[in-house]
Amino acid sequence: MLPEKTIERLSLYRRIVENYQIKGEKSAYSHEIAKSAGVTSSQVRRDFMFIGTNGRANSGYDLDELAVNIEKHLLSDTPDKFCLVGVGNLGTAILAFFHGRRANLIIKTAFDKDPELENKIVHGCRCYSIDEVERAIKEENISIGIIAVPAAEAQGVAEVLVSAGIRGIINFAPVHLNVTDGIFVENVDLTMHFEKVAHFTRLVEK
Amino acid sequence: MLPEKTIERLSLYRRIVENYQIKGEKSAYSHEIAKSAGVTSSQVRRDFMFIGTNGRANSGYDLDELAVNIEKHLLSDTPDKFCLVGVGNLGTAILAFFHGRRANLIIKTAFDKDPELENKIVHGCRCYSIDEVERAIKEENISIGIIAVPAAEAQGVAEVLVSAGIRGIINFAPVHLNVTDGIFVENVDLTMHFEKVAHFTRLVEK
DNA sequence: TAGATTGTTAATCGATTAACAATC
DNA sequence: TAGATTGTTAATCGATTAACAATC
Repeated sequence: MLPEKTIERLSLYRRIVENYQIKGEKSAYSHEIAKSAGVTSSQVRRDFMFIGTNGRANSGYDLDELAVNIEKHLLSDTPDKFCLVGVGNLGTAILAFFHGRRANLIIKTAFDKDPELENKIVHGCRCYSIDEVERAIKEENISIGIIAVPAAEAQGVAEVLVSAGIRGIINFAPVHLNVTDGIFVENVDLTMHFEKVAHFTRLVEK
Repeated sequence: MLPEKTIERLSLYRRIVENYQIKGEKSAYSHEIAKSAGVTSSQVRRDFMFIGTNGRANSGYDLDELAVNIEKHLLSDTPDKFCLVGVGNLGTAILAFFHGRRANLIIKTAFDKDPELENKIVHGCRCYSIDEVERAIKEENISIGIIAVPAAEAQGVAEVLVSAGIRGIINFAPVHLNVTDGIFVENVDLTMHFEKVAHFTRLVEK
């Protein structure tokens, strides 16, 4: 099992490799990729060692081989199915952002408590009542839930998702979720990021 | 200067403290806060030590004092001014998310290359042509830029912002930005988060 | 007092980087 | 060959946690 940080970098390397390929390049040196990724070349070489890609001294790493190995470690052969809970401003933006963007990253089902939205299709995604979570997740074999509801409702939504059989959660609500072991939770706390950048920008200015 | 991780936790503690206060509590133990934050109580005590808040054995930490000290270390007295570049789906959602949410987190100015948007007000934020970045940033004393443009344009936008005098950047484009030292860059890579949760959810399922 | 919690240090843990022989 | 890059280990660095005397 690769460390979380390595997986995060693989996601970045993958896009860097794609860009080199688009430019028609066949290979790249660790220090070139390192500069694009904002990490050290030692880091890049170590990461590539982990995923089993060998370079050659003075020739660098074969981009096709890199692309294949990164995909193998990062992504699944079969698409990952996501559902979204909370079709507000943020939820809608998430749907728009991912609609058609990645073949193996599909958000096909959304839930909201607003009855107006029921059966509407938002950016390619059909909306259901929150009461249908259990049925839809089982029927459509969804493994990951996206939580984009207000903070106060997030824990309740997480519990509903988990009891419906979800195994992974992306939580956009600015609260820590208490879920049972074995559920992977990834937090994306926008307010925190904004406060963090505000804080460090002020320090830099001094 | 507090470490980045500590600042991230302060943002979370702050909301936890607010919730306790809303419930009418006057004090809280480190292990209670730790549970809400998803960290250890050692961590909480150490963080509180850093910000200079002392608790009392068997009484815990005074919430009012905590709130004051967290604010003091995390936030500024004067509001931080942000501008947004890229008023697409994601940019619009960011505006909606922060509109009126936090007193010292203000996005008042946005830029887009679409002339249709010029002078329109989106969620309380006025849109300008991208050519006006320099003028607006200096005139309105904006210190932080939010980049919500496609990956291919992000580096160029970053350079324009930096030369206009910005000191901090939140980058939503899935690329590493090369900027001069002294500019704080916070990356929020949604695709990476989605790939990461997909990856680890599959591992958990095995 | 007895029991629980705090403040703080030292130990642990894990991730990153420096270094260099091997290789091209 | 000379010079540059890779593969990999050991050293470094930094953050987290365990531990426990002091305190309430």
